[in-house]
Amino acid sequence: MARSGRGRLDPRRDRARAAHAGAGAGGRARGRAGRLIGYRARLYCGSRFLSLRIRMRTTKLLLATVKETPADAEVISHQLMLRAGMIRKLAAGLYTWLPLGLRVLHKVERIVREEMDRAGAQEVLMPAVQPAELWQESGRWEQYGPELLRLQDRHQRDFCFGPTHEEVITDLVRRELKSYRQLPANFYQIQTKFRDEIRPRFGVMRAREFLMKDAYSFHIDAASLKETYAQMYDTYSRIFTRLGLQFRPVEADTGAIGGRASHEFHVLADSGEDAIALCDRCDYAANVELAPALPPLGKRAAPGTALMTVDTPGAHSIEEVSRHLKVPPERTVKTLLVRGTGGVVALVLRGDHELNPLKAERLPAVAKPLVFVTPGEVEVATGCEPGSIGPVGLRIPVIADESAARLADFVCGANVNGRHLINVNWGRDLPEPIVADIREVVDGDPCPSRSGECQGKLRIRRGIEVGHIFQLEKKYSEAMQASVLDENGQAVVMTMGCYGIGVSRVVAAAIEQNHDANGIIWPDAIAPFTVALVPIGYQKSDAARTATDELYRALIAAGIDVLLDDRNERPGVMFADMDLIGIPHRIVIGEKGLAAGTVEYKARNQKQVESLPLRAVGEFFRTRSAP
RNA sequence: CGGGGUGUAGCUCAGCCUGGUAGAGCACUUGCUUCGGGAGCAAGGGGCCGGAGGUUCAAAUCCUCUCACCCCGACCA
Repeated sequence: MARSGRGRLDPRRDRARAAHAGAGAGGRARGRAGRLIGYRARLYCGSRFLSLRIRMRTTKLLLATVKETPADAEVISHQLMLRAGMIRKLAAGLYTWLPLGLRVLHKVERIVREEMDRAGAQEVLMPAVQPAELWQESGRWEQYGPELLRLQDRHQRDFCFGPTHEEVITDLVRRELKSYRQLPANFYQIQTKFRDEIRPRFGVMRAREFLMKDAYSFHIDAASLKETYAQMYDTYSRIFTRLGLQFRPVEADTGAIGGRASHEFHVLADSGEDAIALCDRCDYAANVELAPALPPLGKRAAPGTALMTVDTPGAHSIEEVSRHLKVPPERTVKTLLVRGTGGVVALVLRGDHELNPLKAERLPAVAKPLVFVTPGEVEVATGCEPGSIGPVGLRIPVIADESAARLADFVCGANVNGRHLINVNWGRDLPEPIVADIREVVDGDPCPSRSGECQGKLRIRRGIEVGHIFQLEKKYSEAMQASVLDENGQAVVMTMGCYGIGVSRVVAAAIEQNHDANGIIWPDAIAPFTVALVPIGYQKSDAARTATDELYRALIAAGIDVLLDDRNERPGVMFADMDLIGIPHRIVIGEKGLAAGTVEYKARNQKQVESLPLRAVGEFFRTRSAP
């Protein structure tokens, strides 16, 4: 659950309002259908189910389901999107959205639009192809690297296919906005982006072409930016709550986009590509890239036995050395050599810890970006090969992580091939190192919020990044000279924020979080259809067909997105398909039940089946609380 | 970019090692039976074996080149 107050996010408030506003919505559906489902059903305009007024018969729909799992799909969402007939691959990282998938995409878009509009943002649509000049102006033409798809037109002029739109919006705004009175302003678009990923994978989760909502806000000062940033934080929480996803906002690095404060919104899923650190007691949450590791408590133990050199033939990795010497990894130390601002630098970590490259890059002595030195350079700096390096006797700067600096009587490489040192002690056998936090936090580390006052422990979980908000400040507006006049008639460079949501990725993330052995289980809000009508013997039984058709019309009139399976298929086939494509509510109409005036209801996320009087179906959907 | 792998029917794959003119299951078409959880039987349609070149009497199969796709790799120290 998001940090924001639950009351304001409660979708039921909207529902009540919509019910009032929707009077007369189903006016045309009077008569038999109206009677069948009850007149009051017309008042229900489907806000809870977010109707796009979709109705469909399976015989008219490209229901491209397949039984076998495609060979090259690794993650479950990719497999199910292919099997359910939502997408098809055209080329690496490029996908066609089939009718069923597109409906889901549109429902996500609609929720995003509603919430962005509600927050006062204005929708625009910028070109996907952008001139190189703008990117040269911001300096990103050189910085961006091969992820930027560059093109030339017939006049050999340079363009790129936009991976993001800071330059274009900043250019627009500097031309159109003249006065502080026009600020703050927030513009967004929902548009196709292209990033030439090294390795596209996981279907639309990490595709090259993808659909993104991106928004850019402009301000007269930092205080105004903070206000809009906080508003976007709440808006994103509302959006992901309405989408029916389990998510967490986490503190994040700003990466290539630049700027200062930043939060990512992660959908929690084991298949997520990012590791996030969550406190088990307070609301602290951060990308592990960013989470600080607190220094260990207590003081370093006094040195024990004297330093000794031991043979460790063939033992290179921490695991091998630890097994060979029968010393736990947390009593060993690993030494990593990286490029520094003035020659090679040694980074020392406890054997059981991993380097956090972002933290290392932030040290003044370390070159940015972080680069590991070649084996040849290792030889020059230490006289040995990788696998036997240690901090003792090095004539280069030694930077130790807080935990490594706290060790006494530890094990490290001897800078001689096939040998390690035991009982090593800082200050006795080698100088005290420069100490810094350069490691990745691990499960069980103390929570760093308010310097550990909360006494909680960090848990490492996987997440799928579906949203990211940044306070860009003046990175682009300064480079591109986007300014307005303030109240004194002075030109002031605008302060900016930017806010992204991976719309197509949200679809995949929702499946990662909501599926079972039979297929997808859509949250109501983004299901391609809300209700599946499955008649038994639609082609043969007049009674079944008549009742089904009436119910179909009645549900449509009530504003519910309904899919009627009118295929001449065996029931098992229809059940399997409706389960696979994840329709959240299923009504089966059969002669047996009809004789008693009932139909059968099953929720996709429940096991049990219930019998409903045919006449009560409308009432049922109106009053049932969302699963 | 480096390493590995795979391209044969719409899909999943066998055949390739050991050359002799292409197969299975699913899907599709037709008929009969079946009909509440991916039916059975029967009869059919569909592939110039990713592309180009070579070896050979003969190439899906052997050789060379090429294209596409997939997996692993930028944290051994």
